Amino acid sequence: MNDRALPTKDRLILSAATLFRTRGYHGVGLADLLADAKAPKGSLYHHFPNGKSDLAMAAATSASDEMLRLIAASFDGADTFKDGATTLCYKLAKLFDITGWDTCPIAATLFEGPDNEEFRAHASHIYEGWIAEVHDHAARSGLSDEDARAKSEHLFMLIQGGWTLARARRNSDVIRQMTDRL
Amino acid sequence: MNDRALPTKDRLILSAATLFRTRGYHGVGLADLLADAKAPKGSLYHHFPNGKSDLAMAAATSASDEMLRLIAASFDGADTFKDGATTLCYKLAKLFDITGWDTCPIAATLFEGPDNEEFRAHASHIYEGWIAEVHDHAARSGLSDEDARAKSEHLFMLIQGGWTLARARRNSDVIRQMTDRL
Amino acid sequence: MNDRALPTKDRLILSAATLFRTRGYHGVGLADLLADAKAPKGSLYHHFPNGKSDLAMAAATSASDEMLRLIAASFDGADTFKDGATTLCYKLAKLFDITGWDTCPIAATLFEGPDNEEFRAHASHIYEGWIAEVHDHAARSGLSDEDARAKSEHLFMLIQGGWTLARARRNSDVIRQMTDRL
Amino acid sequence: MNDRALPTKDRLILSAATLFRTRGYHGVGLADLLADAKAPKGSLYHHFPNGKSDLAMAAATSASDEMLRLIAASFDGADTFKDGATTLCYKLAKLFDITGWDTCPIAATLFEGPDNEEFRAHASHIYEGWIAEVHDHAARSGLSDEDARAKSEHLFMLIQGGWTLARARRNSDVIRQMTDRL
DNA sequence: CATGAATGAGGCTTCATTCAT
DNA sequence: TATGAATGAAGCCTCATTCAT
Repeated sequence: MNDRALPTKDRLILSAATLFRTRGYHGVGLADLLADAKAPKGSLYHHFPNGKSDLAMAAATSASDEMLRLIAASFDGADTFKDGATTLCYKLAKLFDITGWDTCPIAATLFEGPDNEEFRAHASHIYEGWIAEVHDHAARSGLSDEDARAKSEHLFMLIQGGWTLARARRNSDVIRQMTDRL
Repeated sequence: MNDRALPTKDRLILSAATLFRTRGYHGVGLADLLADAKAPKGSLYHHFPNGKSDLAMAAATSASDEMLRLIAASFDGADTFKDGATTLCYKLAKLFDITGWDTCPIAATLFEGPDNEEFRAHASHIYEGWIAEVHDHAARSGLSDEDARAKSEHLFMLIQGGWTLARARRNSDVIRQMTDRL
Repeated sequence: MNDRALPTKDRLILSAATLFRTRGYHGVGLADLLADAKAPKGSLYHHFPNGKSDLAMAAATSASDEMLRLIAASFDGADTFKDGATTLCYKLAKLFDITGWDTCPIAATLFEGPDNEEFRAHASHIYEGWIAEVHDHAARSGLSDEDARAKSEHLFMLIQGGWTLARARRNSDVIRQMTDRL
Repeated sequence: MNDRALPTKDRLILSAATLFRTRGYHGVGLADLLADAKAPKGSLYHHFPNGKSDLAMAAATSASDEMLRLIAASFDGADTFKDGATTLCYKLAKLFDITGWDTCPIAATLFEGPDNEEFRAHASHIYEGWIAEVHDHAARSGLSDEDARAKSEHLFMLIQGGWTLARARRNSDVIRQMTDRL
């Protein structure tokens, strides 16, 4: 599934990001992971001493980076906050349709598994990073700090809810339409 | 954990609803479940022939019923849609604080496990039921059908996103504040 | 699968004879048995107080009766021992082809399961019954007692071996040809 | 039961060959198997990825090898086919008496369990191997190819039937006497 | 730096049986 | 006489991890 040209460690992270997003932390076994990454059996603990949980942390970071790039790409050329938000939602809907990115990859990866404070803190850090990124774009487009904060949180919640509803419906329309309500 | 006076089947459903919500479908083993429900080992497959998945379906229905009661109780005495929505969010936030109801119980129960079409369809049915219930209250309070539909979906998504963000933050404030943005 | 007109007890025996022959004593669960016999769940222990093993004994007896009828029908109109034996083998081969009667029903039913002396004794009793039946026909056709005894045992062993080889080959020819070697 | 000096994998195969022969595929649980082989719980699936069925295949092969050695040893020093066959039967009868080798190990191991085409094919391959081995010895002793084929199949069937009858009777005499009838 | 053999705890499910009615 | 709810032992298998190399 993964490009064999990438180093083993990167292949593992990529496979983990994909599989955890799709089936959840507990739904993915190390055997699946190693097979998908075409990684030798023993190499996981070489690159990730704490095993599955280390890999999940790295996969979440990787997925978050992709989301941050998506946010930046959406807002960079936008005139207004709403335009940027709309572009972002369209991009997310497209991902939903094409790759079956049908849940928040962070929630699927970190909000399962052992009731881990480390996981929760990492998820929190990532989510605040998304909100902050949107907030910055909102502020740059002229919104007051308070308004920017409210709007960025609002967008975050809509996206999370949109993912859930689109998944249940097997239909991404709700993601495209949701900025009407901003 | 459960009242031993209830019949075994109900104890199983109650325990399942609680545990699945907290740790996710795959995060809960049958041993945990049976111990929590104080149910004998062999009784699970007597009451739920298809085992864990049958129980998950029943637990999701049970959790949904509680949510529907919560919605009804919130909107019944409310003058406006916004009042009802605000009351609902306060009740949810309280649940979050008290019982650690830290995710959507439906998502935690049904959006894991084998990529089960039966699960997805049940989740969809339940979610549309919530939205329909809110929609009816909105319509009754005077909103146009179109407006009622938009607002009920909007509220649904905010609640889903609010649960996620509150969980990450270990703080339910965002749930209480989110009707400011309706 | 079974005629619902028969009494429950007979339906159970018939289903057991069929299923045990096909899949072996341990390969058949009581659930399969009750489903195939369309018998109510609790009725097995009513008719067979010792449960599965009682049923297996009855099923073996039933299968043996059918075999005895087959032997009688084959030898009754035969002029010589060899003619009778040949007819019997052709009948058995036909059963093999049609019903998939691919093993000795007695061995499949009684030579599995708990290392039960009662089972072994019943199997022995049944096998000696088959041999005695053939022996009587052989004696009636003029063979000396000693010769009749040798030939009937010989035929018994060939049939057992023929069943096994035919099953492995998925081909009943070896059963039809084996009286050439008597 | 097994020599602890052997590697784990070999101990598993040896235990499996013994237990399956005695109690049949379904009659042996993995717990029995692991205890008898003094093997750690997790090691079975390391050596036999498909679990019990892989182990059964290996055990059948191992049992077959022993049978082939027995055939070779019996016919190698024999002057005539009948002498070789008689020696083989005496050896088998002795095994029956000493080790309780009371059934065809191949049938007990492979003709149970899920109606597995892979099992049936392996059993067929093994049986044809036995017949071919006897056939070669028969041909070498001067028999025509056709006669050698008939006699080797005949011996195979007698042995199968002899095992069954000796088991029912708890007496191996019939195995010793059966070459009188070749 | 990298590997894959080895491990034992725990996974879900099916089993034959008992019991109250 | 006849039923089906209830049970706990045992079934096979997958798990994440450790270890020797």
